[in-house]
Amino acid sequence: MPQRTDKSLNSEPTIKDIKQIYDVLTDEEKLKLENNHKVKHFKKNEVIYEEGEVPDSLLCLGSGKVKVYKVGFGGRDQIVRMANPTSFIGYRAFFAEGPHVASAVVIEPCTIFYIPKTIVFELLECNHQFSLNIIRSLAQELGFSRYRTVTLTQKHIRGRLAESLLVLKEIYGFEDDGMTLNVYLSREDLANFSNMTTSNAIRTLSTFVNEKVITVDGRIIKILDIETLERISKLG
Amino acid sequence: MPQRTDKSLNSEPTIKDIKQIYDVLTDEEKLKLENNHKVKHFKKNEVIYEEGEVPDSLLCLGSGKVKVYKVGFGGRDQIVRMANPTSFIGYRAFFAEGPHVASAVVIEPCTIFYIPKTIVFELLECNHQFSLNIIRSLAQELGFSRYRTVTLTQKHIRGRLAESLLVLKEIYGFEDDGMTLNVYLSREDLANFSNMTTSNAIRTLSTFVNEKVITVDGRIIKILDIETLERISKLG
DNA sequence: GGAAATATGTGTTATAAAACATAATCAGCG
DNA sequence: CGCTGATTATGTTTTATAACACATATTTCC
Repeated sequence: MPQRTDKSLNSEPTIKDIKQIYDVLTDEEKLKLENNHKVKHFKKNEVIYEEGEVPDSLLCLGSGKVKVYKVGFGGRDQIVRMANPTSFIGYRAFFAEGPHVASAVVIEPCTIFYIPKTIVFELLECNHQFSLNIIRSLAQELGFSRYRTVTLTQKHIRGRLAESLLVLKEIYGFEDDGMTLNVYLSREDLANFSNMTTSNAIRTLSTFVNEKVITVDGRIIKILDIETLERISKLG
Repeated sequence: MPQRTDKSLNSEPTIKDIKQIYDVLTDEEKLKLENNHKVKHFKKNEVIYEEGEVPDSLLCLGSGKVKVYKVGFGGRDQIVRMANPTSFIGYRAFFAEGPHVASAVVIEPCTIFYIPKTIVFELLECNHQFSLNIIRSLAQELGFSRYRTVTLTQKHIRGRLAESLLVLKEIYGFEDDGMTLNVYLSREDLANFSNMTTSNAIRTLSTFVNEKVITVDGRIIKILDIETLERISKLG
């Protein structure tokens, strides 16, 4: 496997890198935040939180990659979100003030900032811009979730997998070569993200390779022909 | 068809009935809201907004029933939300500050309050509790949306339809008899809410009738055996 | 370094649900 | 009032995809 170049890993992130919160704070609020948060590191496959747990902190992903999934009925999991730095993690449950309804597991080593509930609500109370950022975040994610509900229920396997690859490209982007997806998922994760069995993810990936739309080398996926991939995604 | 008793229709609602906003305002803010909103009435099947439109007001459903749906790929629509009084309508796009990604159509005659964007943002800025209500609303709806993504993709037809009936019961409740669903949908809407073809909605509804779980008289659905319905919903 | 576990790959079969076809019933309306 | 279009209903065929089975890599870790 080649070197996984990820700028966010080159230097250790700090709470100041969480722009959507740090940048809107006053100097006084910044100080409060800096003095009142914890930093935790997670290794690959570690569990960040599990379905049912009640969050008492707001989590921000400083670096690394995280999958958020719900355990399904037929044993198959559904990945409902792939998180990238710098974004909030598990914040839906935090702000709904209820338990997590999904679990979060590390895909690539993570640095996560924990901001205690009391601090978050103090900041929300005095900083109106922070509230607006949270509102916008949730509204956008709800839009995405509804979009996915429709595509995952209505598109055919090829369309679903093509769309997932494009979504991953949107979230994590390409390597420096401009074609290698900057995320390395197992076939099973890819299947769970696309609402299909692992077998069908493998099979469909192979047909995409035969059609010269992508290349696959282990978990390294290169998108050769993004227009065709978009067409496959659109047509179903 | 029997009388559709709906308390919210008995007396004309006012902006004061939108508790999640009115009740958290100061007297001064209340006055501002009362002087700066419009009231519109919609008849059955009227379009409230369509996919692509950019909202310039926050809409609150004072009375009536609304379906929110996305146009799918194979021509089939997916109903992503059934709205009841008193809740916000189309507020996801409003707060994401982008276009609507779904359309809203009247199921039962509606009274809708329009609060202009400037007023909403003025209230958000000075009233922290209002922000929190919006945040909580969006967070809860995102939770529901993700839950539905999993159930609509993984449950079998029977499970999906059973769940939809239970969800409708949660949203609109029963008539006074404690068993008649207080919402009257076409088989097509029921199908579009449950991610299945109209034929299959009709067929499955019939099997539920045969199994004495429900009765059906036109669009009037009575739930006879809610425990069995819940079991069907859970098992797939 | 080798055994065990895990992940990937491929062919075959079974099946849930869509697609199609065709009535029957109901609602609106000139 | 009877025509027209929408809605509801039901049987048959087709198909996409899950389920199963099994082979082969690849990683893990003792």
